Amino acid sequence: MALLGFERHDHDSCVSDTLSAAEAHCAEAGLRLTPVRRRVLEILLERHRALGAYDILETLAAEGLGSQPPVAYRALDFLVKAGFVHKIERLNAYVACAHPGDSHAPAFMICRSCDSVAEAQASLAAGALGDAAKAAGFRIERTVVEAEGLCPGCLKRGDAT
Amino acid sequence: MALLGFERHDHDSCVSDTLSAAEAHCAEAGLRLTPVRRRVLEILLERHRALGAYDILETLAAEGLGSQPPVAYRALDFLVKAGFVHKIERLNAYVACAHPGDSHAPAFMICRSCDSVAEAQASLAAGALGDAAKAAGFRIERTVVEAEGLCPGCLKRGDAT
DNA sequence: ACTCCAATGTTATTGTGTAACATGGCTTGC
DNA sequence: GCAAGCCATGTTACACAATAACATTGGAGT
Repeated sequence: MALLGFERHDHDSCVSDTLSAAEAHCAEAGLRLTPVRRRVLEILLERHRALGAYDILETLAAEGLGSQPPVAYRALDFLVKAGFVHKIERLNAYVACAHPGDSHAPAFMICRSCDSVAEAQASLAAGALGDAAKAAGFRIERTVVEAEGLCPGCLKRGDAT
Repeated sequence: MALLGFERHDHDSCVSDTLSAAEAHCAEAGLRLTPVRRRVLEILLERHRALGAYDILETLAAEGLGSQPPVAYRALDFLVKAGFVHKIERLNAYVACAHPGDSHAPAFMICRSCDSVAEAQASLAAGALGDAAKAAGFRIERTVVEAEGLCPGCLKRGDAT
């Protein structure tokens, strides 16, 4: 039983549901969810946390699905472009999208103590930064919003207060 | 919402003023703005753009101020902690703070065509993400807010539209 | 059967960042 | 003065992150 956001949930079904949804979406959009790509997404869903490309590669290698960095990076590129996975810039790590299908301006809360990551929606461009961009004549195409701090669990335990 | 990044300004005085202010602040706070640290800040101010640690190191090395990565990284760590420099996570690069002294929740606009970076203020924690964090019981300590897109100059020239 | 193209396999390299330990120099208390 | 301790720096070596470039495979369409 792992954490979504910072709460418990039915993890088995969350994994299989998301995989099914991804398959359906790919079929519809003419994208190819190949074995490696599918397995990378599954790994991220199973572990349910931000993983480095080399962590993922380790698992792939153990399963005979590829042992060199480009294998992992190419699968991740595909999944990120398709919107199934997000990159956490602050951690140089990747995490399965928690709101697949939703329109996307993801924001993340990253616990500096246990490294758990929760995804929220933040339509940044609509707020103060959007105004600043408009004033400056800057055209926003993508946003990175990541908050670092302490998750409820670590706060409660008094970790790294 | 002051912007430095995409507009002309008196660069010489911006460099020397900021350096003086940094010196004053360090003296007051009991921090040591050593030659390497001071020079790194000066390099960032002079070039007035986001620089990788190894770019900075190259300049330092040419001046006999240190040739190994830890020299640059330690100086950058100091400057970031002191608030004189920000790291742009999306670029793995560092940029001198454009609003030294102000209370700090910096936000950045990054041009994907010319790599220029403008700094704005965005009190993120006060907005939608702050609400989400409060609801989740997450304590925000630091925020990374970076918008990627096209700056006015590149838009006007039609670069990479 | 052939061609094309997308995906994968593989080698090698570049870029980013840190661990760990040695040295030097200042300051603070004695 | 001088010893102790601390902070900054010097240096080696390495770990982690990402990509370039090229070879190979395998299916889709003709």
